[in-house]
Amino acid sequence: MSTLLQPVRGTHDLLPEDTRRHRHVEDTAFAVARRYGYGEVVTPIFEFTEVFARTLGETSDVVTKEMYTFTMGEDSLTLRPEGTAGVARAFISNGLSQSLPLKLFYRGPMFRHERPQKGRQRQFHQVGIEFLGVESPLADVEVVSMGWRMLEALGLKGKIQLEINTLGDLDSRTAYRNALVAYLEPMRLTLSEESRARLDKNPLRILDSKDEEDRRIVAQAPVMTDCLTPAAREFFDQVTAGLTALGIPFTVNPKLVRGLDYYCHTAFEFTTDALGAQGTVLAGGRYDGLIGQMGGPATPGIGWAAGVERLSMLLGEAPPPERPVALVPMGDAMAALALADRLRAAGISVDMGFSGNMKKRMARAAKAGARFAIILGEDEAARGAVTLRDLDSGEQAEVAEERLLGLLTAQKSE
RNA sequence: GCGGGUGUAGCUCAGUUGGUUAGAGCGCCAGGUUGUGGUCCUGGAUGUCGUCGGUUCGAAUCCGAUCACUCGCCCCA
Repeated sequence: MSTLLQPVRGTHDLLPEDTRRHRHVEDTAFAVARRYGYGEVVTPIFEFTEVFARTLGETSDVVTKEMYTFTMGEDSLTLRPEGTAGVARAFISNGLSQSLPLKLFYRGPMFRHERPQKGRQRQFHQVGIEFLGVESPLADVEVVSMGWRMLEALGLKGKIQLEINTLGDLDSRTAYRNALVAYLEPMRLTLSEESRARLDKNPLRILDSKDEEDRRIVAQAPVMTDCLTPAAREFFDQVTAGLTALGIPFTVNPKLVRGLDYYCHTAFEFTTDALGAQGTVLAGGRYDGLIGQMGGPATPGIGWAAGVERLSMLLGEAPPPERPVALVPMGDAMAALALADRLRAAGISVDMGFSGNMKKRMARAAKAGARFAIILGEDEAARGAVTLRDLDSGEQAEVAEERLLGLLTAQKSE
């Protein structure tokens, strides 16, 4: 196939069969979010590069090698690699600190220049939420439990585990970072190459290294929970107690860290083992420092994002679309189109072919999944009637045209 | 960015030690039935064998490059 006719690497077309699952995931997520009082926000899919570079962390992988950045005139712009930075920017731009607390839901495409794999694309879609302005750990409980309820609503409860950890407050993090470096430094040469680099730049990330030797070393390392300030410990205890009170199963994973710099306190991940190397399906955490750091009023926040493609892959089948009624005109096709027009105006989904003999049209009706076929023949037309055929049972009967709409409407509401 | 695997019809795949017009199933189209679908029967169409180059009398088959997909690493949704 010519290069021109191929989609760009890591991008995919979503055909109707795909969008059915895709929309089901998005719509379910939003329906659940609405029950928690969220409104939808739509921010641009590109921002000034600074918006991402400053907030995600200059050393994060996303910023250093995964951004789609381009220049227009003087401006450096970047296709959004994730949603939180843009929402935070919109919060500041629109002066929304007047409306706190604020609950925002978003959905849409994200872009990361990574090597594609199963469950990883260069353009992918996320649904996500941000809850701004509440410092209480109860906000964390609500946000995490909402993620769980959403996965439950998608029927994925049995395929997913929740892991949770705390990154503590600033003091806890500094203390822990020092303790960790002090422990690892003497073993620097036994660490993997990547981890040696991380030791200087972002030692916390060594914790979730997949290198076997690293894992052995890390197994004995000090854990975050040892270094928590009393306040940070109390915060985390309330979060876990809250989840327990709501009956949400989770495991505390002290090795869980997040790749982006803006997280503090609660970090969590919903994972599955059904997607190969890409186990994370929904993840997030608290980011109290983010908005202040971007130049806005100091505002606490917590949120999560979920990968729509990954969730779609876990989904068995999306709910089937509404079954249409098929119109099969034998003679006057325009009269049939007019009838279709009246039925559609009444809210009935009508499929009508424009060519072919009766056999072809009936086959088309069956393929469209139609429940009924309305056959418009000359004989019936003369009597002001149509033939209504039940395509499931094969039974058919002549029906006066004025009774048709009533019958179909009654059927539909069954 | 690094390493492994794979590219043949719309889809899933066969194709022998290199040998004429490259196959199957499903799907699609047509007919059996010009007013009756889902079953059945009959017939039909469809390929730059991913692309470019090389070896050879001859390449889907061997070699090289390239592109894409895929699995893993890194990292993440």
